[in-house]
Amino acid sequence: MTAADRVYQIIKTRILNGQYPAGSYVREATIGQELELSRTPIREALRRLVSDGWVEAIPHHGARVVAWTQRDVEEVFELRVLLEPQVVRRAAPRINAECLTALDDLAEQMEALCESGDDASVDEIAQLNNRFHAELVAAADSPRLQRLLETIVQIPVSRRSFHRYTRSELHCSMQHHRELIRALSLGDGEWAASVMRAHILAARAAQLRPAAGDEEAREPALRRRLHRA
Amino acid sequence: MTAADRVYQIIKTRILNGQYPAGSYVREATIGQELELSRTPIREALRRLVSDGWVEAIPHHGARVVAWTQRDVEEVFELRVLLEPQVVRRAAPRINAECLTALDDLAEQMEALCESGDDASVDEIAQLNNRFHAELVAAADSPRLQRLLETIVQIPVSRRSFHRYTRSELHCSMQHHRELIRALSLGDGEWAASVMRAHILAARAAQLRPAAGDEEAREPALRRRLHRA
DNA sequence: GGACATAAAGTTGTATGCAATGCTTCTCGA
DNA sequence: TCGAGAAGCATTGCATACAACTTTATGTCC
Repeated sequence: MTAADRVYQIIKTRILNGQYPAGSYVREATIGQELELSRTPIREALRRLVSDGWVEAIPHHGARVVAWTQRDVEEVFELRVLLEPQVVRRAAPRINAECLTALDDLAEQMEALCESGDDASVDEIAQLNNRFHAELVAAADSPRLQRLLETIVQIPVSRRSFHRYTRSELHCSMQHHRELIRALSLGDGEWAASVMRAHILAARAAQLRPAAGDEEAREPALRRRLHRA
Repeated sequence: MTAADRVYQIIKTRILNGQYPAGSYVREATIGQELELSRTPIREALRRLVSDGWVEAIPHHGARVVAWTQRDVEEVFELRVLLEPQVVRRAAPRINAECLTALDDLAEQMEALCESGDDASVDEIAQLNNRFHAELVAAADSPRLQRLLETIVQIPVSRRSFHRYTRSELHCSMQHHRELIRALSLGDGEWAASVMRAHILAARAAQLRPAAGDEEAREPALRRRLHRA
């Protein structure tokens, strides 16, 4: 792993943490001396982040962390509604027993955490959910589809999404997982695709709904970022 | 425009021309001394080409021009069948008269060239067709959708595709354009999306069809696979 | 007081040199 | 003759220095 790779990861993490807030500039020299590296690997990392859509390059002015608008979020969901069902449509005839078992395990763990319902569990559920989707993408066996999804499903959106679910919505989401597994185990791609479509549209509804008041207190910056239009 | 931008364009063009054949290595130093530039801007251009999927980076071995397999082509069409209809679905309620006029002009020019039917015309039709699709993408007004399509619809595939059309298929394609314009002018997104889906599937069929009969001798197994669907 | 011009500072863009890494080839030994 | 190891070579990875460009601030002139 090269230095540029590490820098790429570090900057990405910092953007997610809010350490580099949306709209702020990421200076090559600043990070360079902080990480004790020259500007060269930082430049390369920033270029990758630009092409991945995390920051935007302003000519002769630096790399600015992109600010997500409501419209951006809607755009992403519009594309996910198309692409994620395609993932399971492809996965259905290709998936093997081993993968199905893994999905089953993940679903079970998520359901268990869903019962407790505290805030730490929600974060853990989000992680497991990411692994669930990653398993599906792997089963779809389409490098381009995988790359497209990685490009658009940026974690700033999906990460906090579970916190916006009501209890019943969370339950519904768990049901989707189970139904997906059933459809996939029967090799029924269209069934699976329909469930996935509902799954994404449910996430979209929760995401686009105005947040509860506590969200504002807990993470005002993020909320503003998401709601700015 | 920076030197790196120019190098990016130059290399891309050369890949399209076949000047850099698939599987060959693009050396930083070689291009550098040829264009009388240092390796730095060439490096940057190559990185962008890697992230755009034109070349692949082999660690410590250089940048290799990607070789397209039949499977890659199928993957791309599978995604285009999803994304391109979405373009016109979005465009339908957003398109304005000016854009419709432009589309009409393009369609007319293509039809005129279609009549002559010689080989030079086919190239010209391909160019006009690209502009036609570009107009639609612009009307869709979705930067992410645009970027996704630019990423996957790489010219190596779409460029020669018209040469594979029979005369009647070419005529069919022109009909699609007209029908698209009608649907869009009425604001009927689903109609437009259906036409576009047929348009892409027709292109796919022509593309995946064995070229001139030599394909059969060369790779009979492949042909069977292609005709199964 | 305002506007324009000039200069200075800060940032990215490029060149060059050196270090590190992986592969190939040649040689030596069994 | 075959295999293993070491050396050399080619290439990328990184650091540093310099150039070009843009913005901003300040001073002067109207």
